[in-house]
Amino acid sequence: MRKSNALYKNQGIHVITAIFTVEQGVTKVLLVKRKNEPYKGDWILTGGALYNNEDLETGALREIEEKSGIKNIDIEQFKSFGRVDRSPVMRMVAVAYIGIIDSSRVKILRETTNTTNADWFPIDKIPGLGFDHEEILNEALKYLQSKIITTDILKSLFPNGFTLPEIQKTYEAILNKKIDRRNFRKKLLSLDLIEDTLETRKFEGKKPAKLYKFKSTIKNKNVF
Amino acid sequence: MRKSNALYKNQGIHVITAIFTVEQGVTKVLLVKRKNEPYKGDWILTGGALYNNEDLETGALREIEEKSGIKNIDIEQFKSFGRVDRSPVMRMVAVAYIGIIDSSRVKILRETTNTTNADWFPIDKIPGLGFDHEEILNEALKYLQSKIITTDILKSLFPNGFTLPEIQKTYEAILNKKIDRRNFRKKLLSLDLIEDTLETRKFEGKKPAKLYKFKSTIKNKNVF
DNA sequence: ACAAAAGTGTTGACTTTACACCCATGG
DNA sequence: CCATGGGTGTAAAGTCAACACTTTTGT
Repeated sequence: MRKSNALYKNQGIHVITAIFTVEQGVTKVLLVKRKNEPYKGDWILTGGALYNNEDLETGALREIEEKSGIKNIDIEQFKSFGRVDRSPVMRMVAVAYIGIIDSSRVKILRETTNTTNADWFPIDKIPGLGFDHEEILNEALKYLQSKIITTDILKSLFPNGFTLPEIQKTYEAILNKKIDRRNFRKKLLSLDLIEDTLETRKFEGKKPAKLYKFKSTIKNKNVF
Repeated sequence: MRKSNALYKNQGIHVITAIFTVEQGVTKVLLVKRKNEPYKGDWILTGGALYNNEDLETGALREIEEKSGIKNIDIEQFKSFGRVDRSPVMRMVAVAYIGIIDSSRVKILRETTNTTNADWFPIDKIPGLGFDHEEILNEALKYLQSKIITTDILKSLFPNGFTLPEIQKTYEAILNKKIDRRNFRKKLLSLDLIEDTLETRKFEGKKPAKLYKFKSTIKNKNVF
């Protein structure tokens, strides 16, 4: 039977999530510091080994909570990673997810059973990461950038709505480029993703800005 | 250690590929018939268990060759599947790929060590599939449709070039819709993906059509 | 009253869509 | 000579990119 075959023995699955946030126009990702070998003392993305009794997404969410205390976030699978030597301990394939949350609304656990620290790192100031997590993080960012234009993936960054200047700054942070204000507004409003609340909120100006929120329904597009 | 923990024991990785072709305007996928339990006698996509000494893509290619005889094709990872009960034998997570080839240029093995048959099935006439392969196939088709417009993913369908009427029929088969001939040509030519050879070839008409081929370089696009 | 950000419209360039006629070849 | 699919152009609508001035508020 299979278990006796060395070709298949001792395989496992990692579920890894790159959790992003944007603070004052700076895109950051949550990293945790490993307490144990391998890669003891290195920073890595939240994640760990999948249990037999849980689906992939369930496992990813459990790992996020175990390593950071963050519960119940929306995550989206984007790619799997399986280089033979990506883990030095045994053969592990990683199924990777991204999540995006408002960091000011969660309290992260600094220390847990398997980690000695946790923090938000600006994406242009990432330390060397354990395992293949630098590669995973790079792909995660690319995926995030490709999705923010036409989806409501930023929804959970703004649980209490957002003003247009505010969300534009977020777009600019994630895409790492400036966008014309008038064109940005026209585009975002035309996508049918967001709607006006009747409230206003102050952001950077003295004049209060209109408050918007993402609609509950999603819409996709085709080319032909 | 890990191996003694029932939460992690006996996990494995499937590498599964949905191989598509288009024959006379009909999109088809390669299925193989299982020789053994579980799902003995059921049709499934090509694939199987990943070895410890191979990367994901290598394993997917080996499985394709073992189950169909097809060698060295281009494949692209699109999603992973990990429902707890997706395999009745042990906990398996599937990393899924798509491939697309010209079926007339390969000879598929009907019977192998683990399969009793292999054949191309039109995508609207798929029998019930073993494991979660119906779900994987559905996602594979969606992925393929999302990619053909702006990439050269069809390249390997036309190793000897193609005429515009010919490739348009392929687009229509995969997207399952009619496209205006003049607009299709303008768009495809404008994408800078294909180039004129100086030859012609007959397709459906009596008048020979110009022969094109995909360029070797790829180009992608952004929104903002 | 002024500083600072919020809010708004128009024009030209480009892209997309819809649509009809001539061309080359085989029979 | 005619039937069949191959090949082409144009106009109208829509989208995208560039650009400057007015409004609201706090101080």
